[in-house]
Amino acid sequence: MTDDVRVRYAPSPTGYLHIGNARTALFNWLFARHYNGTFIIRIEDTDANRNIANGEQSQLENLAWLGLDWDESPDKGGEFGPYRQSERNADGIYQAYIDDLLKKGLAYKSYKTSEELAQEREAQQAAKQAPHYVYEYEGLSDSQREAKYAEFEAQGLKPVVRFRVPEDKVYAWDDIVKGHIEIGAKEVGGDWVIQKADGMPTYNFAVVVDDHLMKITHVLRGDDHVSNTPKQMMIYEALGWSVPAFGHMALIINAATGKKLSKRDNDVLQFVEQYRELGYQPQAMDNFIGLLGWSPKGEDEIFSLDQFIQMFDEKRLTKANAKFDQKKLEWINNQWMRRDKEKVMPQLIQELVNAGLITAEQAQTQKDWLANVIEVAGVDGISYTRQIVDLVREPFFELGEISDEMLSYLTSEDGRKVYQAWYKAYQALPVDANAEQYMATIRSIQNELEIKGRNLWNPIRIATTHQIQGPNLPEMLVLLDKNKVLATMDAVAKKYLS
RNA sequence: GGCCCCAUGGUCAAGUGGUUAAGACGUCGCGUUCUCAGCGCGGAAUCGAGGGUUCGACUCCCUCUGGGGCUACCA
Repeated sequence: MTDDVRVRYAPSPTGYLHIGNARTALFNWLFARHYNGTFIIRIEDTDANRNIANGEQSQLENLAWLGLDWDESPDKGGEFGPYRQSERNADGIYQAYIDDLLKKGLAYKSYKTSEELAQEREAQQAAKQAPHYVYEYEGLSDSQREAKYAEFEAQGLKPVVRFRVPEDKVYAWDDIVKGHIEIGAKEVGGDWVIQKADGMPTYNFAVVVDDHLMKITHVLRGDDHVSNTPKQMMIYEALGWSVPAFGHMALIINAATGKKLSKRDNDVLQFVEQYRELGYQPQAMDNFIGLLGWSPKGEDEIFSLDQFIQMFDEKRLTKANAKFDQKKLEWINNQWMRRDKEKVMPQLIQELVNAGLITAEQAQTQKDWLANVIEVAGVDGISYTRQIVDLVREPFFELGEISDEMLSYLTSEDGRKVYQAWYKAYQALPVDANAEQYMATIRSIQNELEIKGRNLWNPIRIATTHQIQGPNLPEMLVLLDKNKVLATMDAVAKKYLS
């Protein structure tokens, strides 16, 4: 496995980068990088109806965001291009092989309409048979079949090309993750379409032609492709090509439904882009995804891409499906944000701009103060950057309402005494007092009035911040503007204590 | 229905015949503390079930059960 490893990630641009696809991409990339191989991106856009406008660009962009790079692709080119199947089709690449199969009698043109096919299928189901394509030229000679073609063409029918499945064969391979698998040819459901009526090759055909032409050595893909493998092996065989190694990775499961994570599941955020917008770090996404269906040797959980490359071992891929655990992702992201705090701080500040708490200019001029606010507000407890907004909003940018519960602390006998003492002491403190000084002041009030605990702290906390709970009060006081705090306290007194 | 795959705590999982069955997330409890966050400590699984094989099975075999995938002129 040391020389000339060539693997590919082959998305179809029918949507944005999905977690499941990202994982396929990541593992292929790790495989390539670990073995000093080549990582190729090929766009499988043979279904014109399903392609979306900037699907391809978005996929590549998000892949790059995740820190993956590639050696051959539509945008970078390469020795085996083009790397878009639509272009390869336009170049006649698939047609040549289809003609070859047609000529050898290994494939044939079929003119059945979708109505006929549906009827066929229904009848089989009614008879409790497995849906199975019925070959329509049974017993006919080549020339008789050609005559039929002409007849259908005259009716204006468009053919598809079907591969003549050798039903007596059994296809077997040693799967990189699952071990030995064999599937009988008769299980694929009969002769299947390799070229659609619009002239495009189907996935199972194009993939073989491209993987062969691009000299792909290892195909790592989702479990959902297991049943495609015999179809593809038939094509390799018919064309006289050798088969690459296959590895079918377990699927990522939606924890709520228990089913394969699908683009249509709206209860889970599952596009890389969505996490990116919330402020998840790419390293965290890689870290989390890299641990879904794969495990390292030791006990650590936090890894960089470089470490993953180093440790990668395809033998440690899990066979069982894995549920998508959002909580763990959040924890991993928290770990990465704390680890890369310097790098994340600008993103955190930007969140405040986006939320309208500060202007872009303030983000620059008050950078240091903002960093302190973010730190004191408890950035170490958040899961993604967007969450910082609600943490800092009060009391640093807005003041909340004073609830009845708060009021009871404030207006109690002790509360009033504490307020008086605190107000006086606070006023006397220097503008640039530090946290220790605030702490010492509060302690001395405690000694003086013999009031402690919540009855001591809550009146002060509430009068200065309108909050009953929050970060360490002395540290907050350091960051709050003294005049504003005095004004806040005055207003509180006027409204509730007079 | 058919074919294929899978099965260790709520979740991710280590473990490849003899282990006190790792670790992490989450959760619960305790501590630190005015509170929140953080941090520290601690609790909770006998390995889906039943049969074998073996001196001995979570580890091997069989059956069952459960879960998943596929079954398109989608990829």
